[in-house]
Amino acid sequence: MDSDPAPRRQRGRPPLPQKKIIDTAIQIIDRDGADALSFRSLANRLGSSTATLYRHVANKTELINLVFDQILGEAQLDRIELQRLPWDEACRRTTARVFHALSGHGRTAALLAEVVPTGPNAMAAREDLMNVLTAAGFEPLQAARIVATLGHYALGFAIQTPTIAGTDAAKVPGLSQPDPTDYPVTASVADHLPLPLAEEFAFGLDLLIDGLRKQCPRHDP
Amino acid sequence: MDSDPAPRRQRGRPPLPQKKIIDTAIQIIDRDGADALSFRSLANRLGSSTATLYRHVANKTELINLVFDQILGEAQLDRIELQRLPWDEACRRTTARVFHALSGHGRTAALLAEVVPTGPNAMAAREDLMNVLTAAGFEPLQAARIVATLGHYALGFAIQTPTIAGTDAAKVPGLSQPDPTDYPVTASVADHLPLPLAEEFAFGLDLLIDGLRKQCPRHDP
DNA sequence: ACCTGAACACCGTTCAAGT
DNA sequence: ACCTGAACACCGTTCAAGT
Repeated sequence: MDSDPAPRRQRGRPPLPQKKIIDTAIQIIDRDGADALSFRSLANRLGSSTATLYRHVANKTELINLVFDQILGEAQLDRIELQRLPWDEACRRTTARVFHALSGHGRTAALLAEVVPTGPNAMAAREDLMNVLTAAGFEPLQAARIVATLGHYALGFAIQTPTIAGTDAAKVPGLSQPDPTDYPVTASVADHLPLPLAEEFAFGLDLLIDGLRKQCPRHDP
Repeated sequence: MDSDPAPRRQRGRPPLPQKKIIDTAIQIIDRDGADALSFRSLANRLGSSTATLYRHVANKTELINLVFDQILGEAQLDRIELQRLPWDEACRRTTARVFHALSGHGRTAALLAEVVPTGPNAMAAREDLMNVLTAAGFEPLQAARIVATLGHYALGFAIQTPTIAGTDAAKVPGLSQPDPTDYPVTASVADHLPLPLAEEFAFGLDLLIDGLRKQCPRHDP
């Protein structure tokens, strides 16, 4: 009867699509941290081997770029919604979403210093924001500068996100208990140090956006 | 005659002071890049062994912290000169010096994401800047926030400094030759991309400082 | 044609064994 | 008491050998 119960061979693409590789990579990062992501751990979780992975991903740099662009995709604001916002709010929200998306996924950002994002989601995000800015009167080159600076700002802060957000204050004795003789001013606010990175990020971002408003050609002083 | 020409045994400290370890580490970084710094390469260049290094440095994190603080020391402005400057110039120059010192030493910054600087030079720099800010009328906690944000700003950008500064434009084809159909605005300025990171850094820093001026209690609108 | 165990040249870190 | 070769448990990456 059941002479051929075996599933028919999938003759299409190999059963290891890039999307699944990337999703699994992000799972590993979310569960065990960015440092736990290796070709071995990834192959293991996929039930494959490292050598096979190299048939689908050129090397670790490409893997990280793919992961990064996927996370950027999650962070994306809807394009139409974006264009409805005032340009300064569009910049502020986009930058904040990128930072929080990266911070949210363990220390993914730590993997991609030195990478210039060129994945489809990165390209789209840049183009969208530049559209908003040129529509607001900025020159294209100035718009590019603004977008690049905000991107480096978000990524730079995300890279510095500590692994375990809650327990860091206790782990930095030199900063939490500075010698009041040597460092009186620091000591006077030591109870509050280190300040939450997300708070510093927002503080600096508001300063940046505020400064940009004055540079807008249609700025009314 | 020369019955005892051998140099007298140095009975003092072992001939491997921490300063020499740090200096050699920085030499390796400057010559071969931050990725070339390992306990093996360091031991090799010192004519020692990895196990011996561990008797002088607890682990790689501590090594990086020591290297970082040394570089920070090179970047330090003279304290007296600092106090003579207007507070906004003091902030701007200090931040810029930290960024350029880190960028100048290969990709040292890449090694120290997630590190909260607590070395003596880091502590001194924080204290000095906070003094300048409180003297200018800022509340101590606000001063701490400003210093922390500027520190993360400098470090975040330094981390993203590309390895070989000059040759990167050619290496990012996705950005230098974006599809004009998909990304028309990006394409219109593609000749200028990617913008030099140092330029973006200065652009953003000016925005930050400018924004801070409005927050100064003694600000005249 | 596709897959993979095993290898290569590296890491950070530790420890038994040397002097 | 101080030093160190060798080891351990990892990396990214490649390749000969399997089916």
